[in-house]
Amino acid sequence: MKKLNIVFFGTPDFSVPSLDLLANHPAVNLKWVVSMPDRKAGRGYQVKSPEVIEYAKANKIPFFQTENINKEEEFLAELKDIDIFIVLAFAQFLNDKVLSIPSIGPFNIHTSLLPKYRGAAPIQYAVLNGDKSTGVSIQKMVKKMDAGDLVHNDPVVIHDEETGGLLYTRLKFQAALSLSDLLWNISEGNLEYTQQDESHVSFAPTLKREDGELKFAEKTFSEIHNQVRALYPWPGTYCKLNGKRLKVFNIQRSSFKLAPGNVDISKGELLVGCKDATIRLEGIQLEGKKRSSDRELINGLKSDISLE
RNA sequence: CGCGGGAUGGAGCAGUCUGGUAGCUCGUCGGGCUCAUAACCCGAAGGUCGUAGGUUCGAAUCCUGCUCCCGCAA
Repeated sequence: MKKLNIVFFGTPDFSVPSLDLLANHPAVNLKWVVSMPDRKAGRGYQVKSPEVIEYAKANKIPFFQTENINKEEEFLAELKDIDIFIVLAFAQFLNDKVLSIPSIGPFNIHTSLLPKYRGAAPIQYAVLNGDKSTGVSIQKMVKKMDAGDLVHNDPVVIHDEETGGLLYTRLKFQAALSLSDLLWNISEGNLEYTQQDESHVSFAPTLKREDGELKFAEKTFSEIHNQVRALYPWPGTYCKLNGKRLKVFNIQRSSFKLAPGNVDISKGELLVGCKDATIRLEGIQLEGKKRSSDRELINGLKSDISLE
């Protein structure tokens, strides 16, 4: 069997299982790993490599880091006899010239069932909208973002209390499994292309920090609940307590009755009224403090508080 | 040398600016009451105030070094 010459484009931990699969696949000749440059990150600004680069170093795979792959003419000129690009969470656009390099094609692994949720945050949007299922799609990349022909689909169920973080982890592994299936199909010559139905397109734009702001008085319990679990652990949801940021990790429906926007801590629980119910903010973290339960926080608080 | 918060009995905090017998809300233990949506009432135990040194008649509190924890931002 002729081995497929592959270049992998990715960046964070999400890309690693798929990279691991490629690195160990008998039908694959992994030529390069391409990723973003090292970044200063964390407390004290320690320099940190993308997880994918950590993996490449540990496994002695050739790697290349750049801010913009489209401008790296020297490097691109070296990519001869490449059959396939695999792009997963790379965080850069590839232009036509780059996309035309691989002989079989550039393939992108996307974590929703396209054409639904094109864009950067499909996982969070699926949970945010209360969807019962989502999936992994693999598309042959075209210049237009996430609009290429589909070559593979794997549906995945979303559980009722599932957080964005857990779904992220599950899809991280599903992506690798789907990639494995794709590789088999390619090596057996069973690749089928399906056009996306443009009438069913929806978008999942990059999340901003403000998307995590909780507006209790304006939202229903299930809207708040979906927001909290979808954006956990990133970018997180928050409100303001006594003027300080209060991160909210976990909420419950309370049997107490409060008017929308009203707050009460006299029961030892941090309660706030939303549009159609009363919410207990059970798992929280005040700015500069450790994560704790609402009881622990309230034990150290005076009775006069404000929450918005 | 990116910015910032913190280390006080088992937990979460106040007290530090303006040095002078260590306090609050819980939990725990003992007793009482009985249903009041963390149930309520009475009582008790439990702290060398992160660590090393300095200033002082006297330091949780002022000064200096060290260790550890956490948030933001990317």
